[in-house]
Amino acid sequence: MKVSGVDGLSRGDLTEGMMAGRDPLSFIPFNQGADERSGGRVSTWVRSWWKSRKGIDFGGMPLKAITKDNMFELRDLQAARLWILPPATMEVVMELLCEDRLAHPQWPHVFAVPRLMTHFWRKDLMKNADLLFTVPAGVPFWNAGQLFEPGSRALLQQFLAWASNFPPVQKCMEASDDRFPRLDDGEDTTNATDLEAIEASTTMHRYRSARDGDHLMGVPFECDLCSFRNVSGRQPIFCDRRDQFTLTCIRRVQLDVMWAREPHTVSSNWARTKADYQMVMTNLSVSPEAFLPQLGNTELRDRVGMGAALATLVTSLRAGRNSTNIQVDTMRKTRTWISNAHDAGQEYSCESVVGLDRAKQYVTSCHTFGKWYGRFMRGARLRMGMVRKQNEALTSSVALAVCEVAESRWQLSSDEEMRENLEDTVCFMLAAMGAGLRGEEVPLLSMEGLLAFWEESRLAADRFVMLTLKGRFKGEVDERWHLVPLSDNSRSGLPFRQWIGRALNRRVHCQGRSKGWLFQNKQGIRLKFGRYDPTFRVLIDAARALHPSLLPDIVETGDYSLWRSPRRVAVPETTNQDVSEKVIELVNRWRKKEAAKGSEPGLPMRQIYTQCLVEEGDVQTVACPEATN
DNA sequence: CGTTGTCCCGTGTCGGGTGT
DNA sequence: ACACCCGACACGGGACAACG
Repeated sequence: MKVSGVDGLSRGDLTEGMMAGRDPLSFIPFNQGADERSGGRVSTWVRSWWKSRKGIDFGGMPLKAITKDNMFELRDLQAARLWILPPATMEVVMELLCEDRLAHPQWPHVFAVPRLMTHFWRKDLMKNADLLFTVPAGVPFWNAGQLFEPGSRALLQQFLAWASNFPPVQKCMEASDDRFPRLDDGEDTTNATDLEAIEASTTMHRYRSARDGDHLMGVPFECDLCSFRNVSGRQPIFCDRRDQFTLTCIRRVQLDVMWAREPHTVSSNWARTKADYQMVMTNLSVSPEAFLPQLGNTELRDRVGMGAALATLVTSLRAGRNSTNIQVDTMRKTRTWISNAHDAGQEYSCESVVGLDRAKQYVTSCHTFGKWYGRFMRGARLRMGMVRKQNEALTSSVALAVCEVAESRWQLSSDEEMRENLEDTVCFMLAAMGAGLRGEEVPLLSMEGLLAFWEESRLAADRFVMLTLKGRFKGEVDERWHLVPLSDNSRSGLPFRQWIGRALNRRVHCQGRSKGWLFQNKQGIRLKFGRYDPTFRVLIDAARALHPSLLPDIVETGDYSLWRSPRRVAVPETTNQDVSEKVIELVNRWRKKEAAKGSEPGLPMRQIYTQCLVEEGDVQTVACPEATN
């Protein structure tokens, strides 16, 4: 306004801009179409998505630009129309457009015009357009690969409809400011030469752009703009930071949804679609709408759960412990609370499906249970990958070395407190290892149970230690006894009886205690594995010092914990020793229906415990009470 | 002491991948 | 391109460490 001289004129300044004699059109170019103003880039861009990658025109119809030379000869034009004329001509152009649509309804129209002199065209065009994109100035207009470019243009007729061919998603790339975590972040594979690295480098391009046919993979696809309107209920403001970021997130979500399917799956589906369509059209008298589904969403509504997906996605920007961003496992908790909250709210549904021999199934309208959201989670998971830091497995050789170190320290020490600490720690480790227990399960060892079997098992022909756990285990609804016998002569030679015997001896004879938990403090509170972890790590360190070749250098002592280390070895070692799967499962969980189940703690243990079966490796199994009674 | 992040598990289902 | 098989993964909750 200032440069043009309009501002100055209002204050009597007659020497600026137009008043100084400069051409008014140099300030407001009514005489230039979108192409002239962009140096031809608008029509180049339109043509880029009008043709498929193989160079086939959308709907088989070539796109012809309408110019001042042919705009009055439309009856002879056998092509789709690209209206790309200056705003100053719009009054005439709109008349011609309406006339042409009446006369030749079969031709699609693409309309691009700078947003000037809008009174001539905007109202009519909005009425006629099937799709309308309006973007104010100041937006990064020419970013390569932006599917939904700015500019003011209307796409008339048949673009999304059944007309002749599905419109492929042409170029839909992740936003330039997409900073969402990717598994391959930080890996430079651009100069890779060996096969493996080249293979990995292809993943650099995964998740970054959509592929032909991605919009037909079984879940709804709507463009970023529609999605934005669906979740916010308004048009985006392109200069608004939050709106921009929301659009970035929407693009990320869309790509994640698409990349839940492998490229080959998408391309086969797409190829099949096209091939079948061609075959039907050549051989049958069937109209396309008879077998092609209508695409798009007629309502302004988030029908897929874009809102929930966005909420889930932004959490992934939070900082994680293992890597820069949080893990997928952490991210997906958003889903959990949303579905929980959903059922807590108005949309709760009482409907359920009850199978005769299976769990109930519930009907829900929650988006997070939908197919689309599932795809999003899958895509996001694939993109993010996961970084896991698990407890190191405690092999029996390491455990033996720990026992060796503990034994010598125990023998040398006269400090009863230290001795007790050693006993408890080693006892904890052996019980966890022998029975494949998790760190939180070992404290369920009960004094009453242990003592009840102690003498008898010592005198038996095949000597063993009976571990007796009392409590409610994962997945169970009531308290039960769980009995696991550990052989005195186990293959690995772990001294179960020696250490458990020491611990029991101290409790019974020194402390006068024969009831309660094996691991409890003076107040009778059950102790957790964390209580013994420091001592356990000290013993590991000492064992390492004693046998330097015991562990690889890369393993850190901190990787060991009584939480999972003893249990992690149960799988590899038992597998190596050909222990039957049933036995593993039995010992791991005691839950196989036809095998041993625990029993109510109220019953006398004599009934629960029937006999020890064949020894297999370090573990023996208990016959199931139901089976024997 | 509450919150956040991580690790882990058992189970059932279906669609992707593979072989021809 | 077709036929078929099997394995990967979602799901929710439990547990605990680190942190504020």
